[in-house]
Amino acid sequence: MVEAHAVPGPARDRILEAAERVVAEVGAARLILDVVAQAAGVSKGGLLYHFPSKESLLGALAQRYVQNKEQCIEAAKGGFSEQDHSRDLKACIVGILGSDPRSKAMGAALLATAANDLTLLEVIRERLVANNNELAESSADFARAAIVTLAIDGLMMRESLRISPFTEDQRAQVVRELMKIADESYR
Amino acid sequence: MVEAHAVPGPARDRILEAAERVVAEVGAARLILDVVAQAAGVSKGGLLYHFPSKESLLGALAQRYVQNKEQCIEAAKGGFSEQDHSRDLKACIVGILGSDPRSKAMGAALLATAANDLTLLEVIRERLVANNNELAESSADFARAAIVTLAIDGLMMRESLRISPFTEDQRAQVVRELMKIADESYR
DNA sequence: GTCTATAGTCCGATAGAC
DNA sequence: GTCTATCGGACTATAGAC
Repeated sequence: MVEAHAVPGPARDRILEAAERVVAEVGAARLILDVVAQAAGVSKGGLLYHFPSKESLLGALAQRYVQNKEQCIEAAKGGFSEQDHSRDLKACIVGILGSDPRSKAMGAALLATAANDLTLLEVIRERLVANNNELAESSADFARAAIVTLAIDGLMMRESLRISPFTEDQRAQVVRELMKIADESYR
Repeated sequence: MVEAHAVPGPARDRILEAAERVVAEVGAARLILDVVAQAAGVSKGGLLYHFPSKESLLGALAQRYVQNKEQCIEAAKGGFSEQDHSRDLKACIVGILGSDPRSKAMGAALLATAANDLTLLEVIRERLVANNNELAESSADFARAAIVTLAIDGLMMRESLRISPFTEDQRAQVVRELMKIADESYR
């Protein structure tokens, strides 16, 4: 069970944090507002003051997840030379595929949420379009670069859903090969 | 609105068909049993005789979708020579990425369903493992072949969710390049 | 502005008649 | 195998305390 934590801090953050714990435990479909409120140490009404509906709470969680991923990508850029033309693409590989298990558990829940939330999808779509435009003008071989991003998405999805068939060794091979294709697409 | 259709046939099939229409219209999250029952021309109780819970109804829809996809892949094999070592991989590209818009609308709903249904995920996982074993022993370059399957998944997901950033032309480039990588991985 | 308590409403699920 | 009636849980709304 998810226990109430007498943590301090703004109620909004406590609620978000509690919701994350609940979602990680039972999934987005079985998330119950009463449970979240209790875990966050607020009343249900208090929760609904900050998030006027269940959907808006899940939406906020999803936003948080996306922001976190973007930070991971930014951080990963530091690992590559500024001269490396395929640096951004490689940072995506490392940043997205290197995330912790906790984050992946959340991924499944948010996939389920996103699939029914047009607003959220639009945010993600805009991000993808921007990313794609960059690729289209910077890469020498657009199609290869695009395939790298698609494969990243595919692998992330499989791992979020825990249906990836790869052995540890196979996964390492795949990541190595992705790096290679990333390089190929910039010369 | 989804209208009641006085179609004949077993109630179970009528319900499934009605549920598909409803899901295509409002999404899995907003599917209401009463609405499905009315559209299928049965009472809610009648519906719940065939599918004892909402989850089981959505699960049945998902199964149907997966079977349909497998048939598409089988059918696509006919388009390639039996001598072509990468025939199966290419059939996946054509079979999965060539599906009609109706089927894609369903994809989003079922992604949302699958993310919360461990039983269903297990079925899909077994399928992926079998597929992966085939790839591992047949392909000359396992990693490349795996990346093709990952990219297919990634593109299918994006298109199901309607967040794909590609222009028509870019998409065609990507598919062509996938075919090329499929060939590369078998020599 | 932030939160509690309570009341309202919707909808999935069950029980039992036919 | 299907229907009607009803229950009960969970989301939402509102009035008002601090």
